[in-house]
Amino acid sequence: MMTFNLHPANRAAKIIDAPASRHYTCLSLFNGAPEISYKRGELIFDARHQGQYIFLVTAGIVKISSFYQNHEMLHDYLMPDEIMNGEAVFSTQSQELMATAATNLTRVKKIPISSFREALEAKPELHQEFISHLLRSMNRTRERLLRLALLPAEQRVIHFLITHTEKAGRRVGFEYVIKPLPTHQEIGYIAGTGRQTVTTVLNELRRQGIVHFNRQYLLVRNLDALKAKAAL
DNA sequence: GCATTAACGCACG
DNA sequence: CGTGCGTTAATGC
Repeated sequence: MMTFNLHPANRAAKIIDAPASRHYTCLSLFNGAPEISYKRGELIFDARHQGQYIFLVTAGIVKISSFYQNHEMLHDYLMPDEIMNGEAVFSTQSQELMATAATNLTRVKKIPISSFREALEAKPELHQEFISHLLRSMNRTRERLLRLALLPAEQRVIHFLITHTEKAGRRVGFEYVIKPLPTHQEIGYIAGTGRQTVTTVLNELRRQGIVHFNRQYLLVRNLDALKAKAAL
């Protein structure tokens, strides 16, 4: 069943303001929406709360997970410029998925799914771009599962670092700043390992001069060296 | 070996 | 003073 009702509190989110140029993109649909900030661990949506929205991540990291026999299971994690809850455009069944902030200073924008659908119907050229967003999300999950099956824990941590640096690292000279930084606990959760392993791997990379970090941020000093250590 | 868990001390915010 | 980090020891595959 599809629901198109607009939430009264979010009538202001009747967004879809025409961009200056004639060129629409899926991301530009979020232009008029305010940013909402979350602290680590805070719930962004679940099946019964806020599920009627589609989100754009603008800062930090969001993890999509569900509970299976009281075990929290990671489905996907999202970084800036990625669309969240996109599947809900086609089905209202979000099958008990929930989204929580994995870092402090995580920020998202949201628009009602009904508005997003209307925009897709009004501008068919958006379809292709939207589908490519969904496919990228699928590929991320597929590759993460592949690494989980094939690579040792240290490699998975390194892969997380590379992916996150390229997606959300702020370039400073030849180095990259990652901020906000997930806790070792969260990195372990994403990479499928324990926090002690993450700590050990990061300290070893620091000893080699490839990264530098404290509790606020992480600096990738030598991305090429980091990539050279990655097996896949 | 490789990795996970428990446990404890420590240090930031 | 709680939460997260660094380390080590014990255990399993």
